[in-house]
Amino acid sequence: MSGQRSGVLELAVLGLLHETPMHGYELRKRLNAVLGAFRAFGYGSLYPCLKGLLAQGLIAEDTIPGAPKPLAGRRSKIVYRLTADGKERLQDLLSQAGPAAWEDDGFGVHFAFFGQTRADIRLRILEGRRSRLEERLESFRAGLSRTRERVDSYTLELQRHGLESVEREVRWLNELIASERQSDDESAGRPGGHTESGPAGTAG
Amino acid sequence: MSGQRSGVLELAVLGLLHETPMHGYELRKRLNAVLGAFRAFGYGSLYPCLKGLLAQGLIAEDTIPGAPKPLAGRRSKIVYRLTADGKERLQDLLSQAGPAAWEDDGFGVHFAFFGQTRADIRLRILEGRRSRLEERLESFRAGLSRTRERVDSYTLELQRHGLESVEREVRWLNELIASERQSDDESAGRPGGHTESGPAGTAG
DNA sequence: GTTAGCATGTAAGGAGTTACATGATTTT
DNA sequence: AAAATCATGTAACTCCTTACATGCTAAC
Repeated sequence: MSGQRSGVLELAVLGLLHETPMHGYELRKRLNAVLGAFRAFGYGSLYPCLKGLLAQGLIAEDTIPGAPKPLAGRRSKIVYRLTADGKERLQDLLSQAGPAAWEDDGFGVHFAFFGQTRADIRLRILEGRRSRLEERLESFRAGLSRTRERVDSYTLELQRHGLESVEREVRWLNELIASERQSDDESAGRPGGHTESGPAGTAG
Repeated sequence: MSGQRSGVLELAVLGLLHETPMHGYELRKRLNAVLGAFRAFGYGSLYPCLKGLLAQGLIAEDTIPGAPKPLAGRRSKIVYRLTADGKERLQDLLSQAGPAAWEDDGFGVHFAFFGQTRADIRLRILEGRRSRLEERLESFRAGLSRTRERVDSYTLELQRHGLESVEREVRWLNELIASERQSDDESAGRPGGHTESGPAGTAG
């Protein structure tokens, strides 16, 4: 009824507010800077979402009453920050290594906040996504093999390009997975197991 | 209220049924074969859509009453086909060279049915999409230039990969546009101007 | 002094999704 | 005779979109 708006937006907002408090307008820009390549959100999506998060007590607002001072940058009105419950919820969302984390919707956001995610979860998400894409490749090639069906050349070209895109993402994931495994090995046996290394090779 | 369900699905269904009549199950498979790289649809989306198209008179159903014969392939029950109104609507949708045709949602489907689309519309859609992507690249790079904001390495890696994906699609579009222009030149002055050449270079 | 960007919202609704329900037919 | 695949649907719901409404502040 009321809560559990577990969409991409909620996670993205919680994740960004965990880095630093912000007001709506700023948030939206950061949002579209981070996820810009995949999806864009308007105010009509953001503000209702903030409202919902407030109602759930996951974020709180600090209204700046006067503050007509153009200090560093320039900010005004309502600054949102994560509450303790919000932090808990964020960690909860980032610990889920399920379909929500590796389907087309969701993978981007989850990946963006891998810095906040446990190393084993990161690996499972990357592998989950790779499996998902490989399934897609298989049913794709299966479809191409029964090409008795006369396909027009544009449809074919679209499929070819789509196929290449997916293959490319698989290669990318392979590199990331290898890099994650290496980090795991290097830090094997150390306390916590909470490796904070980040992706190694930008060797594309 | 009733009509104008102008989503991706409607166009895809009309486009596929224009090629040949089919029943729902078959339609769904073709749908996910053609658009599989971008989006997948379930029966819960397809059947309501078919219902809506029926109500609008854009498609009609031919029920196969008995037909317990396992003829070539194997088919049964309700076969949908395009009506005259449906063909008109399809042509209408395919003639729109607006945002709906080049935004992330929509471009794939429109491209898939370029075979049914006028050459000038094709070009305008390809160029529209390219502009859209180039805008995205610009605001992207603008975002990267103010990288005083400490970004964690995963966010950065995501952006890098996203950027490369977009750049890759732009190069693809460039090739397609060049190829379209060449076809236009070759067929200049001929009647109709309804070039049916398809994309030339698979030189990737 | 007017455009452009900052800043916050709401109301209505669209486009599909999820989960469920059912049964026939083919393969193993 | 069990499992897989073919085949058709519905009810409830969700997440987000579109269009609108408002006012303040900085830059030109």
